[in-house]
Amino acid sequence: MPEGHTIHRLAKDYATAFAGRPVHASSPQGKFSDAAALLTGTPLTRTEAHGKHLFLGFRDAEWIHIHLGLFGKVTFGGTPAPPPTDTVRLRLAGDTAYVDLRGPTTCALITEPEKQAIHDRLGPDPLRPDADPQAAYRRVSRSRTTVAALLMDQKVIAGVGNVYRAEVLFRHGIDPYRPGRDITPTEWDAIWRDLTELMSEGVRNNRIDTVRPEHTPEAMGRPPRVDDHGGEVYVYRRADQPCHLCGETVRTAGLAARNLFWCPSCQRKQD
DNA sequence: TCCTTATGTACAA
DNA sequence: TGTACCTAAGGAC
Repeated sequence: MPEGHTIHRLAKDYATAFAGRPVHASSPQGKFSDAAALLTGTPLTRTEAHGKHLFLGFRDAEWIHIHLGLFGKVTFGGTPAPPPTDTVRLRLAGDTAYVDLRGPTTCALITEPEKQAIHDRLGPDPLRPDADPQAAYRRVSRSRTTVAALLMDQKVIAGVGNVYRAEVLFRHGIDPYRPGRDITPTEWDAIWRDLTELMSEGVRNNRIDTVRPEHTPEAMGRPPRVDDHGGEVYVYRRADQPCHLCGETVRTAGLAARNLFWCPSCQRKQD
């Protein structure tokens, strides 16, 4: 399940499994059959991620554009590949590996200009070396919108999802309802650097861990614990449970159709 | 077996 | 703001 770290990891994994070698492409589910037929037998030449968008490059200027949405899943396996289930939107198969894509919001063949248009409407991605954090701050610092909503706005910053949003605000003690224009340059620098580090670790481990070493259950003398989404976190999906640091009850509320989580004691109005 | 939920986004009203 | 879309897992019956 996908925030930006998942997509960057997938870009690497697709490249490792297939890059430079011809692939067999198919769409058992049917919606990508025409494009799959067009690509079969051509090599995957490169892969790229920007925020939650994945691009698989074929030939000179053709790309498969994938967006997993909320439900999309990718599974890799070795050969021989088992028969695909009928929900597989796209299977790529090579000499040594196959990969199945299910449930994406987007899986489409696009041109280089179409790909560029997607980059153009996305904000900077903390996982991309070309990212400019100040471009994001210019939008944040001019906005009356809450910082929690801004962090989820892909035009402002690309790749942050509901988990990193909740966790990075907790780690910096920032009230999620503070308006963007109240976030100081210093705070934004710290948030950006932290996201870069957390998400890079997310790419390496293929999961989201945000708890600092000194706050792990082991360090705090508590029983070991992994949250049910697969990583260790402070507040995400911990509504009505005690804050790991102060014991206050973690709160939840709807914000822009998503669930927000925060500790009202650790995350105060200012600073 | 049904219902809810989920790390997302786009579009209509 | 609400709704539609894509899938699968877990819990309530």
